[in-house]
Order: sequence, then C-alpha cells, then structure tokens
Amino acid sequence: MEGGSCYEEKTLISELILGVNLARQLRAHLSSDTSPEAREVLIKGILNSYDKALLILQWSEPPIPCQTVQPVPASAAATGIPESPLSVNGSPNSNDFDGGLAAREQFDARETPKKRKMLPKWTNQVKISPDTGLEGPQDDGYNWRKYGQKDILGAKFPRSYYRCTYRNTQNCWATKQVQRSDDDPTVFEITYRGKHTCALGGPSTPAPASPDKQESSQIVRGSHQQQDQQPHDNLTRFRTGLRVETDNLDGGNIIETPCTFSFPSSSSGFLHHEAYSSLGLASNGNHHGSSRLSSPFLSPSTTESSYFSVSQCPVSELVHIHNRDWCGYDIAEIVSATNSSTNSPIPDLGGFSLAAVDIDPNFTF
DNA sequence: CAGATTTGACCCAA
DNA sequence: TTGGGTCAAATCTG
Repeated sequence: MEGGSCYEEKTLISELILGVNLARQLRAHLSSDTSPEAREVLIKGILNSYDKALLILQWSEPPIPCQTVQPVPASAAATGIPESPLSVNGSPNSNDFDGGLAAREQFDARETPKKRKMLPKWTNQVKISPDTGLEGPQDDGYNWRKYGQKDILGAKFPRSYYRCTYRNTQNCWATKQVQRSDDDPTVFEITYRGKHTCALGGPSTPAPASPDKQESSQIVRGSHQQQDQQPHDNLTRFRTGLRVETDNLDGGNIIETPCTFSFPSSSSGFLHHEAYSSLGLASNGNHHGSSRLSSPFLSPSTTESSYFSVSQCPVSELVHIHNRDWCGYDIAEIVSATNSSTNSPIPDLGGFSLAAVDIDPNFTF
C-alpha cells in the first residue's frame, strides 16, 4: 500500500508538472505561427494531465463507504483505477470529488426520485474491438443490473439502462446508460450517474462471476487470462491512460507534427506474431526513432518505444512500443501506422484493432 | 430457486 | 403530446 501511495503522489506531481509544461509550450505556441492542430494537441495534453491528476486525487482518498470494507490491493491502488474507464472524451464530474457531498446526494436521491437527476453525471466513450470477440465495452469493475432498454429516436441502436446490483441491499443508486454510436458501432457511449456507495461493487473488488451477456460490461476471457486476471486488468488500465508523445524526439522527423496517442482499452491475446504475419509484414523493421512515454501506469525506468519502417507494404511507419508496466509485465503494442502514399493513418493498424500482448521478454525486434 | 434479463406500461419533463 | 427514464411482471438461466 505504501508503494501505491508513494506512486500516486509521484504520479500526481508528474502529471501536474506535465500540465504546467504543456501550458508553457502552449503559451509559446500562441506567440508563434504554430498550426491550430499543434495547439489543440497541447490543449488536449493539458486537459488529460489534469484529468488524471484529479482522478488520482479522487481515488487516493477514502471512498464513501464504497470501498472501505475491503482494502484496495497495492497493485490496484497503483493503477489509480477510475470509477469508469478514462477516455479522451470523458471524465468524472469534477464537482463530485467531495465524498461527503456525494454521500448527501445519494441520500437525497434515495428519498425522492426527482432528485436523482441532480446526481453527478459524466460520459465516457469506450471503443471495443471487432477483432477480439468483445461483445461490448470493457468491464468497469462494478456489478450492474440491466433494468431497461429503449429505442431512442434517431439512434440506430437501443439504449440500455443499468443500475447497481446492490441498489436494494445497500442503497447504492449509481446507474449507467449504454448507447452504441451510430457512426461507429465499435464505440459505446456510457453515461454514468451517481457514485457507488456499495461495499461490494467497487472496481478494486471485481464482481464474483457476473453473466457474460451483459452488453456493456463483459469481456470474453480465455482460461489462461482468468488465471492472472488482476495483472491483465492492470494492463488494460495502464493502456487506457498511456500516452505517446512524439514531439522533441531524436527521430522527430518521422512524424512531422507533435502527436498524442490515447490508448483505447483492448483485450490481451497472443497477437504479436499473428499481427505481423496477417499483415504480411516481417517483424524486424528498421528501428529509426524513439519516443517519450507518459503514463501514470508506467515505470519511468523501463519505458521505451520504437518506430519501425516497413518496406514490404505501403506502410511508411509502424509505431511500436515495447514496455514494461509497474507489475513487471512486458507489453508490446502497435499504436499507429501511416500509409506512405497517402500519408494518412491506417486505422486498422492502430493500436486498437491490434491488441496488446504480453511478449516474450527475450524476444527482440 | 434465486438472481438476471426482457419488455410493455407508466411517469414526467420539455 | 412526445420521448426519455424507470418500473415491474414475465421469462430466462445457471
């Protein structure tokens, strides 16, 4: 636990420092002819940084009374697990960090259904992989019970309504709505309302075997993954918060504008060789660059990444990271690729559709 | 049989 | 009046 607290403090400080640095860069950019895109990247970085810092603050404080029954494992604490998956587009309501206020809100909501609408509300967008057999967005760690489904006017897909499984037994009034995106069926918009006050539903104490039909919260897991589910959960969380910054690099000419990649969550699988072979690529591209990695879930001492050029296909660059998380697990993931003829990103090669793997530590690219 | 899901009905705010 | 959110009985599942 101590390691977790120490880690959280360091991460919090580093995130705030990152935010300050990005703000300074933005100020410098404002006085120059920098492109709006580059400024937007900096703004996103700043917002990301403060979002994460706030999340760390939120989850390092004693929750009410949701997670007081079972202590949070150090590994879980170290991941700074948010109540729901953090995404570029979503963050918990910043007004809701006051646990006492949240508790009062929950209490009031219990008394009058009208006041439920006053509950804090925030929305996350979660992308799922069509390649990995996922039926829906990843499990957010809570136990949800579906209580309704509605066809929404103008939406292709119905909206599902979930409430906390422990509503009746523990008066936990957290709810969520899951709406599949019309534009991209692999994207789910998840709207959370209210904080969990249950003792059993916390993300650090995953549900004991919930059914696998729930649209919004289940992952198909192989047997080998169940054995070490905790590390894999951590990996998923670490990926979610991982960012690759490519500005000011020694190989900075590879990607001409500063880029920030936000990692979607993805499942684990033995993808490394399959990914390359299915693309007709050799896995020994020429290393020609490196980048800084920034994530609250990465060990700074072991972070590294590589860029590879690939000559066998119209892929001008394959950004590939090889990393090690705080649990000591090696991770490899393709995070982006660019079509050399059109100079446009190749979405199918992005980090999402090519899931991460725990690679052989002895394997070299 | 207990708990979860489905689905039509109901409520209510806009 | 309409559409979104919730309820609750029926049904399903392990």
